[in-house]
Amino acid sequence: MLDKNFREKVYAIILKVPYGRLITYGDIAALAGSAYAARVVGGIAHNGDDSLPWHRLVNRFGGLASGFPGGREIQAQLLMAEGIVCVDFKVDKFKELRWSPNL
DNA sequence: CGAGTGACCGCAA
DNA sequence: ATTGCGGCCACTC
Repeated sequence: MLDKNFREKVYAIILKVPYGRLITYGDIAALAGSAYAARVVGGIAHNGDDSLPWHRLVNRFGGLASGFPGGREIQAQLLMAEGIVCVDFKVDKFKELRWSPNL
């Protein structure tokens, strides 16, 4: 899991996110190698795969994504299904639920 | 093969 | 305090 492709790292990190935990696009991008490639994370997700837990991806505010397939309500529902409390399309205790691959 | 787009983030004025 | 812009990488047409 060295620097193969940016995409591979993004996938790996997302798959490493445990149940009931969240991560931000910026964190993934930074962990993948480029802190300014946050858009790439979203871009890959949109065109890349559809079987990954993208609902665990949130912006740096802890809020839900914008053009998520189905709508933000879907993502909020998925997050709550994992035990995450979502309020006003935002994650409560986001700083507590914020996960890092180094933990 | 070339150009454009994208579910974001950080800083400047 | 708020608004606007630039920037990175990969994927699609």
